[in-house]
Amino acid sequence: MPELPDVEVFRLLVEKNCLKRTIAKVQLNDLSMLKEIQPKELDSQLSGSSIKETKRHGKHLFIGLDTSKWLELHFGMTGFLQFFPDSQGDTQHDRLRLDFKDSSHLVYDCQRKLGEIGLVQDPERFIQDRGLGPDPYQASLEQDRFVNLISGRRGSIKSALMNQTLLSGLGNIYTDEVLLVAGIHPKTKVKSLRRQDLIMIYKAMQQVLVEAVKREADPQKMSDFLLSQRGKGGLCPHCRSTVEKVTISGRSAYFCPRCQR
DNA sequence: CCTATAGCCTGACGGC
DNA sequence: TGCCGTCAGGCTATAG
Repeated sequence: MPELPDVEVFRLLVEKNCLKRTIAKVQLNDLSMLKEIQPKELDSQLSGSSIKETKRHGKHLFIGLDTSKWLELHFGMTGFLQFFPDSQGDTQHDRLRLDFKDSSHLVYDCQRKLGEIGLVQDPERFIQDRGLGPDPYQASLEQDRFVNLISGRRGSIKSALMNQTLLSGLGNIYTDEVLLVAGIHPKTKVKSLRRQDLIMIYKAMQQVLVEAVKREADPQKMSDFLLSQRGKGGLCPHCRSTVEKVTISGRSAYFCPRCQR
């Protein structure tokens, strides 16, 4: 689930339900997901503080506390957040649970444990240290900068778009989505693309990301997206051709052989 | 410099 | 029914 649109939806969930709530209890159920912090310290930093604001960069979510520290969450392949309005409610692989004073609670679930839980002083600094590229959501990344970042790469357009140090937030699903809208085959070498093509991709990316967030990144509301057609003889949402699959840098790329050359 | 690959972790699914 | 291989919307370290 967790690419840029999904994480943006998680951010909005926290924004809507958790602001000004005070954390009464911290329950950490899996130590292996902690990044550069000890369980005890996470507990002491979170307990008693309240949630003040949120930020997101690419696939990373930052939850700001009134102590000026930030809880940093990454979701790996299987992570998600869920909010429960009272003390009832659980998920199957809850790795972190924050109980608020009024006994509502927020659960971070991550089946495969490929995500991470951290605590950071400053999100901007974190982004720099990790070498993350700019976040492409809405107008936060200009067209020219995008073209400059991508052009000159030796590999395929799909791997360039998925490279988090170039661009932060697109993953396997949404690169496929963007390339379908742009009408570009995922294996196309970046070198063979003209400036016009990159601009097409840029525009497709803007459109896809905004639309996906609008639909809350909910597959049920995205029947006209390629993501609902992955696997077993799916059909292109645009022309109804049978979707095909290729492997690119170890990941499955789905595309429409008719719409994408 | 850059790209492509195996490995991390767990669970669901299909074939035998 | 049970076992086994494969695959899954991420990222890192390592080999080429």
